[in-house]
Amino acid sequence: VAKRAYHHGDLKRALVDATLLLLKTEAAESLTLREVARRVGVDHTAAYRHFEDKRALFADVAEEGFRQLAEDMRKSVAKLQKKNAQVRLRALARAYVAFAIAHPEHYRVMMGPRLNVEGRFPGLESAVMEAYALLLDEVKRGLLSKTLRRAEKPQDLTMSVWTMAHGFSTLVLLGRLRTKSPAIALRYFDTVVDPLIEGLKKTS
Amino acid sequence: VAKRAYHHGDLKRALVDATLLLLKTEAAESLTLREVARRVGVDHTAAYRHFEDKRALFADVAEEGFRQLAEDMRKSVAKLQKKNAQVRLRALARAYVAFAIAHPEHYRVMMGPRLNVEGRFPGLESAVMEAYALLLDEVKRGLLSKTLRRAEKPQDLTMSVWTMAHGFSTLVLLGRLRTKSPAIALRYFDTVVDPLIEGLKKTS
DNA sequence: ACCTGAACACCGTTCAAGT
DNA sequence: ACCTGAACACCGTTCAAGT
Repeated sequence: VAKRAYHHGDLKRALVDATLLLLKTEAAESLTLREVARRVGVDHTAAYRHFEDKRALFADVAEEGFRQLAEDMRKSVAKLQKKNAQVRLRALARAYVAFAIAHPEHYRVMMGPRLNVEGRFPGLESAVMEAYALLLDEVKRGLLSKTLRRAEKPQDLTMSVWTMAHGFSTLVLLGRLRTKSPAIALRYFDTVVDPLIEGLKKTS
Repeated sequence: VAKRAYHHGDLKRALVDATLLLLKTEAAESLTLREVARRVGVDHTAAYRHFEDKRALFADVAEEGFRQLAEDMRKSVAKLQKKNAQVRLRALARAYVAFAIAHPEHYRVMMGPRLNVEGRFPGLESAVMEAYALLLDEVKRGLLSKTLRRAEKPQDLTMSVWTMAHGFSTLVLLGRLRTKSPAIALRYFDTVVDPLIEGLKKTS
């Protein structure tokens, strides 16, 4: 029943789903195209009917990750409408880190090297921008309401926050943190971003 | 002549050097043990006499990278003895980013996943700590001289700076920056760290 | 249109054998 | 002690062939 579906145009979807499932228990680096196909119950060469190569499959998986990430970030500030920009930016960054910690191998695929070259995967790029834009909009609002320090471009402050969230996430995934567990690391993130949040305030 | 040396105990060194050389032109992910051995002119299985596995070779390469990084960082503040902690921390962070941009594939190996598990490579750990300690010492000095804002632990502020430098480096390597070249990205780093440096200042 | 099978050119790792 | 050769169990990718 399910098998026949793959013959009706769902194989692409099935391959992406199988990859997402495998990433819950397997390291991104050791995940093979052949194993994904095996899991779906199809010859591994069938994947080439739907993806140009292994990287194209991973790009789709990464894109899905950024869409989920953006969704998580959106939810994190939904109840903070009345709060100021610093509070909201902190919440967005925390949601970012929380996603990376909750889905470490998926995050690794999202940050996989050379997924971004030559603008090969525009869908992925737009998904990245969707998440990035949430930070950017918040910065813009903060600049307009004069709660954030002046900046030449809103992108500058946005990059500071994004860099911090991304940097912290990867350090946790690399095990380069003396916390007892990734869950505890998330709480520690509040301490680590604190000086940045402070520095985003209007000075004068 | 050179070949005979490998039979006299230098093969380990030769394999590390060949890897470093290859990383100047080749992507870290596609670098194979067999290719390194080929370059040295030795059967690839000979490497197992000196390294438990491929990861152990990469760990040595990564260790060497962190030692170089620490050296670069040290040099960057050597002429800034009289400057305050913010200036010196900014210089250290900039040296960090400069290293990553100058040696992108080497940096990728240094940040390779699972090099750190179970404290398998203590030499690598100590090299990482050597670089980390440069930031930590600077923070400690800044706290003593009351030029930095109070913190529960000096490690907290250190992590903020390290996270920013590491995060920015990886974003550049991933191509997730709209700069025209990596070299330009280094200049942009000053803008991105700025709010953090500001937030490190003593508030009251 | 979509999938299979065989084949190609690779990998990392192991192990008996050579010097 | 140190290195080689053959072998094992895999990869990603291609292409002719099947339905």
